[in-house]
Amino acid sequence: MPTIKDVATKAGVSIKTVSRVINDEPGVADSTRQRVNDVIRQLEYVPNLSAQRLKRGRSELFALLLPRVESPYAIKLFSYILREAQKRDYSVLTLAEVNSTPITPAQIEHVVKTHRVDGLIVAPPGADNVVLMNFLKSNHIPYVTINPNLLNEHPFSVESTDEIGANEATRYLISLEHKRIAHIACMKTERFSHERRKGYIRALEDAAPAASAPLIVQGDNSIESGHNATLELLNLPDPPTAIFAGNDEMAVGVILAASHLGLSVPGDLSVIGFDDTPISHQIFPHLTTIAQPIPEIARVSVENLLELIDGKQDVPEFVQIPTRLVLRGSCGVPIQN
Amino acid sequence: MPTIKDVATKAGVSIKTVSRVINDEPGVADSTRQRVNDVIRQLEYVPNLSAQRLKRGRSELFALLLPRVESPYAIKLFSYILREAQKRDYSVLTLAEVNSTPITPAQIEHVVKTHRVDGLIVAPPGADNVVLMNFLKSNHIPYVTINPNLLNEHPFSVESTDEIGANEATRYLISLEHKRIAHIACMKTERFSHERRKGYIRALEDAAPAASAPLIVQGDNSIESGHNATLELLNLPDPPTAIFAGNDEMAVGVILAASHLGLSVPGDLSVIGFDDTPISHQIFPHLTTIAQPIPEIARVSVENLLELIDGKQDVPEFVQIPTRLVLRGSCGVPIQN
DNA sequence: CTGAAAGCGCTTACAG
DNA sequence: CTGAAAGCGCTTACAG
Repeated sequence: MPTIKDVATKAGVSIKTVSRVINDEPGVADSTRQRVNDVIRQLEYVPNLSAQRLKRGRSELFALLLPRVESPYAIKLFSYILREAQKRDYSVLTLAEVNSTPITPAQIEHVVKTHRVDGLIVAPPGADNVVLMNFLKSNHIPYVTINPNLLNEHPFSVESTDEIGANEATRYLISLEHKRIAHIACMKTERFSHERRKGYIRALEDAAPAASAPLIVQGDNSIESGHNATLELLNLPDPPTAIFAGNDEMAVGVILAASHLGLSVPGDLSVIGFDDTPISHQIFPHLTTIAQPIPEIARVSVENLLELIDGKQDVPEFVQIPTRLVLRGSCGVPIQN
Repeated sequence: MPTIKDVATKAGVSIKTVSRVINDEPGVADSTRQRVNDVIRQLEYVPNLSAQRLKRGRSELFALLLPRVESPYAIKLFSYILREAQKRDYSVLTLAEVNSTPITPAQIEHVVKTHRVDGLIVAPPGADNVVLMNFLKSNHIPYVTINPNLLNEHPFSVESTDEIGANEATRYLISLEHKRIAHIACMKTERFSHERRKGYIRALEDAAPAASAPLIVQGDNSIESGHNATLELLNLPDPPTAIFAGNDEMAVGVILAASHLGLSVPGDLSVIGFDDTPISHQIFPHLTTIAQPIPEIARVSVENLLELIDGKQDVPEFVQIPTRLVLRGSCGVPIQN
């Protein structure tokens, strides 16, 4: 493997000049820069990361705390964060729960110290762990949280627009001329549940009297709870013609319940989910849903963290990123109006 | 952050002695070793990885090539490999397809050179890419493959016992006194499909005449194909009372089809899957299935790769790791016998 | 615009 | 059993 010395010798310059070229520093004549770059290409020279890191006194490594990696949301977030980090020559140390063995703050503290991570990106449930957050704050370790449940607790966070997304989902059902639209709510422990519920209620209130009053059943995010909530809803004297499920799993439960009752989706019942997880295009009909802006969340989180690590002062404290309505096959015009 | 020098000074020894203690090298008096360890604990000293790597001329980094990270199999494999690597102070550079954008051999070549990975762990489809494999071989880069489709092409591979697992699944159905047992086969492009089919056929043949002849429908691994294959099977003049699906997704399709036909699982039809993916306990009834030994596959792959990197000569070339029958709620005694 | 020197924190031979 | 010296491949001040 060629080193910076080999490049310097062959280009007839000092290693410092090569270093300037590598790091895009100013103060190198264009002709010199070009010559050095040619040699770099010719020798297929790549700087030794370990040497750079040692000298810079930085690990160029950040930790990523994820919930159960089995969750599709976590996985997608993970892959995009990985990709964004790689673009910027950063490594990612992923700490994720496997088989619901939770990671303790003490473990994280140990990893942070051992690997000298420059910072952290923290997704729930880590972002809601007060002990952990206090450790990070008191040690002045830069970190960015993603969709935290605890608000105003974190200096820097990146969020998706759950309220607006839910509002858009509901307005879409209204635009199809559904009047009676139910909502199956996610677990109350998650802040996004409230946001989604609020967006749903706001849409109905704005559309009144074209849409009837809110009709909400509490779910627990699982397929089964979506299934049971649907049976309950469809047994009402005046059943809904459309259901906005708080997440895709419960929306799948809606489809399964409809199928058990001999109802067709979207013929007899329209369903819309939230999250755009893989299950949304594994089920039949494919699920119309609200997509989380995961690629953008990943990009902004990484960018902001690296700026914090660089000591920049103008890092935005609170970023909201818009969700997106994804039209598939689970919504239609109501049969009875 | 304390350095090796601080420890040496405080313990009254040379830095070389501290280095010996850190690396568990022989030739240090027990009393010295103890004293140094005490100081290490006291100062909370942790060796600087970048310095170690620079000096050792190793990145202590291996690359992991995964298929679509959206697949639950890939995710689980990923988390366990991560964990095993961490135990051994190795970092993992994960290269995974996102949204089915395939990784090209050229990209991998670039990453291998840029990051100077010490080796690779390659899961399909990378393991079946001849161009990539040739690049690794001709550059003498150590690598281990997991469940490759191409056999005898790889110096070192780790596999699960698909044939034996399928055989166990089928024998379990036979033990419940099912006579007519069908199989929905996975895509023919995957070698494991043939292994699972073989295991199924062997079980029926060994049990004859208690079990009838093989009855196989080709699927394509999707829920939908499992669904369609089931409709086909249950329309036969002498329909099966049990179905062994080649994977969990198709087994879910079996359950959905049964539900559409008004049949209960396992009352009217028993179903067994393969892989033990998350979907197997999201569906009702929960799926009896064959679990892939992912934790062990991860451990052995990492162990073998690190031994190859260390230049050890006795690394096993071909490791098979047993699958496990997981009993849940989708199998029962046949209603008509 | 360019470079010589020093040193980041370790480990690798080598000597005793 | 222990240590002094050299150096891995870079970057950080500093000088010109």
